[in-house]
Amino acid sequence: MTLELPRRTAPTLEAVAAAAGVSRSTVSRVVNGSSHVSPDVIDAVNAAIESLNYIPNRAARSLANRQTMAIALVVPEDTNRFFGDPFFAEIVQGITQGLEDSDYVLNLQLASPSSPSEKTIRYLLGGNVDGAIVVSHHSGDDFFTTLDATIPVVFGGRPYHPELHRNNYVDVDNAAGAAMGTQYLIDLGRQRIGTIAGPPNMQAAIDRAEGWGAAMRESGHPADLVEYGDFTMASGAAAMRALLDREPNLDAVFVASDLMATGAITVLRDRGKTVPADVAVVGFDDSSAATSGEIALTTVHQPSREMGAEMARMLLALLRNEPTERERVMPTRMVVRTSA
Amino acid sequence: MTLELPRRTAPTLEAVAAAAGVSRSTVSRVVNGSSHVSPDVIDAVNAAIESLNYIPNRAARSLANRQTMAIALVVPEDTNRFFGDPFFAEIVQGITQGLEDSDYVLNLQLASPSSPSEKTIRYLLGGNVDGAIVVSHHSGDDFFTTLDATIPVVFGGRPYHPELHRNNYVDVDNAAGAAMGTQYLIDLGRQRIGTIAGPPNMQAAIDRAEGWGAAMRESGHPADLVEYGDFTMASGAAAMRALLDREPNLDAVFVASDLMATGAITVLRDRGKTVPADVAVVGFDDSSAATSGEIALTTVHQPSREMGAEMARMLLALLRNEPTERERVMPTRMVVRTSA
DNA sequence: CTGAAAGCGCTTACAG
DNA sequence: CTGAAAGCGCTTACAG
Repeated sequence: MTLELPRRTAPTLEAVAAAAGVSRSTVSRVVNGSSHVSPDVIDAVNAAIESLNYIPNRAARSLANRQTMAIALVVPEDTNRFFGDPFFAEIVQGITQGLEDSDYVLNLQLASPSSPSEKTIRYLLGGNVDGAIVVSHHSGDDFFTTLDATIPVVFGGRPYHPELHRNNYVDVDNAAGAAMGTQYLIDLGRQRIGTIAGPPNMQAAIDRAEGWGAAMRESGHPADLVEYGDFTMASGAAAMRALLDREPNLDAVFVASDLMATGAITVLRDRGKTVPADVAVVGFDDSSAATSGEIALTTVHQPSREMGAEMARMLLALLRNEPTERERVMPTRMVVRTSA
Repeated sequence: MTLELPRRTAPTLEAVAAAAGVSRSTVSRVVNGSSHVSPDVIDAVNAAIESLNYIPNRAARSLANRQTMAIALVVPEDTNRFFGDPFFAEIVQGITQGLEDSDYVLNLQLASPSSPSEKTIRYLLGGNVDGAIVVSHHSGDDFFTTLDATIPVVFGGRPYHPELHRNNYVDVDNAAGAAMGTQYLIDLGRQRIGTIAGPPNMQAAIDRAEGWGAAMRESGHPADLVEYGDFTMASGAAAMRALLDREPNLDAVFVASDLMATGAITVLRDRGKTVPADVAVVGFDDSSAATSGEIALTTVHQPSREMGAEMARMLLALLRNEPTERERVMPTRMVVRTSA
C-alpha cells in the first residue's frame, strides 16, 4: 500500500495578485513580459511569484491564448528502428538544440509506421501542440501531409509524393548524394556495382536508388543490381546476401544507410570477401554507425544535427508567422574512410 | 516564402450540442462515456461528433477536470547516452506497452543529468502531466525524489539514497544479481576477478559494485580490482585498460552493463587476450548489446521490458488511486553465452 | 501604466 | 435521463 501524500494545490495567478496587491491582469502582464508595467510593480509581482513559488497553469493559459508552447516530434517508426539507428539520435539532438532558446518544449511521439493511431491523431488534433515535426515519413500516410491544414508541420526529409502537397521540409539532395557515392565507386574502377536501397515507400530511399541508377547509367554501367532493405542492420545483411547470390562477382555496393552498410559488411566477411579489396562499400548518413563497426565506413555525409536544428528553426518561424522558405536542402559530402 | 493556409478552427462541444439538439452537458456525458444517457441520445450525439469531426480540446478539459491524461517519462541523461544504450529502448517499449490500453499519452523529456533545467521543472510542475516516470536517477537530484509531493512519480530503478524518501519504484535486486554474476565467475575457477562498476552517483551502480564485492569476500577473494565507467561503451573500454594496467594477470571481470562489457571486450582483444579463455567477461542487462558484438555476452538478465510495463502499471494505479505496492523488485537470472 | 470584465472550451454538482 | 449555471486559471481587448 502506498502512502497517500496530500498533494499541494498550486498557487494561482489570483493568489499572486493578492500577495502583490495588484490585479490579475497586471500579474499576467509581468509573467508574460509585457512592456508598460512600472518597475516597482514588476518587482512586487516578481517577489510574490518567488515567495509563492508560482508556476502558471499551462492548461488555463492554453485555453485563453490558444497556444500550448509545445511541439510534437512525430516519428512513424517502431521503437526498435527509432532507437536502433543513430541517425535519429542526431536529428533529435539537432531539434532539441534548435528549440533550446525558445519557450517551446518538445514532445516525442512514436507513431505506427503504417498509419497513425487514433491516439496520435487525437493528440495532434486535440490542441496539445502548436506544431509538429514529422521525421521518416512513409507513403500511404496522408494524415501527416495534410496535417498542416490544422497546425504548422515541418518534415524531416521530403515527404512521399511531394508533388501532391506543398509541405515544408528540410532535406538533403538524396539523389545527388547517392550519385556522388556511386561515382566514387566508379572512379575507383569498380565494374559490378550494386546497391542496397531503402524501403520504396520512403522518398529518401527512392531518391537514393535513383541517384545510384543515374550515376551508373551515365557511366555506361548496367543499373540492375538492386536489393531493398528497411534501413535496419539485419535488412542490410539480408539484401547483401541476395545481391551476392545474384552476382558473385560484384565488387562494390552503394548502401542507402550506414546501418544497413554495417549489416552488409558482416555478410561480406562471412562469405570470405575482403572489404574494400574484394568489395568496396559506400554508405549514407555518416552517423555514428559509420565508425562503430570494425571497418570504418566510407560514406555520404548528411548534416543530421544541423538538419534537426533547421527543422526547429523553420517550425519556429511558421509558428511565429515569420517568413521562411518552404524547403531547405542541405549539402552532402563524401567522407572517405576505409570501406571504399 | 510559405503559403499561408487558413487554419481550420476546430468544432467545439457547443457545436456538437447544437447539431445533436441537446445540451453541452449531455454531449460531455457521452464523450466521457458516462452512464445514464438514453441510447437514442447517445446515437444522435455520436452522429454529430462524427459528422463534425469533433475532438475535445484538451486544454479546456484539463482545466475543468484537472487531469491532463499525459504522463512524462523523464530521463536525466544526455541524448547520446539515452540513444546509445539499448536498455533504454527496452524500458520505453515496456512503458509504451503498459500504457497502450489506457487513455494516457507518454511525453518523453530528456533532462540534464546533473539537475533538471528550469524548463523541465516548469513542465513537470506546470500542470502538463498527471504523473511521471523517472528513469536513471542520479544523486544530487532531489527535485525528482521530492516531486511526488506534487504529482505521482514512479522511479525506474531505486532512486539514489532511497532511505531519505519513500518513493515508488520498480527495480531488480542489483546487488543479488551482481553477486550471482560474480559467483558464476568464481565457480568457473577464476582467480583474479575485477569489476567495471557504473557511476557511483547512481544507486544501481553502487548496488552492483557491492554485490560483486560481497560475492568476492564471501569466497575469500580480495575485492580490490574496481574501476568505474559511466555505462557507455567508451567508458567500459577505458576502465578495462585501467584494470589491465593494474593487474595484468586478471582472468575475469564482472561488468555492470552490457554496453560497457562490449567496450571492455574490444580492449581485451586489442591487448591480445582471448575471451573467455584468458579473461572471462560477465555483463549485466541482457540488452540487445549483449548479442550485437562478435562475442555473445554471458550476462545477468534483467527484464527491462517487463520493468517498463510495471512502471506504467504502478503509475496508473497511483493515478487512479488504486492500491499498489510502493516498490516492485523483479527477478534477474544468468544467461550463459560465450564470453564466460 | 492599471483594472474590471468577458471569454477560452470543457466538466460537474445541482435541480428537476 | 437531461439541462442551466458555475467554475477551472489564465489572457486580452476595452476603458480609464
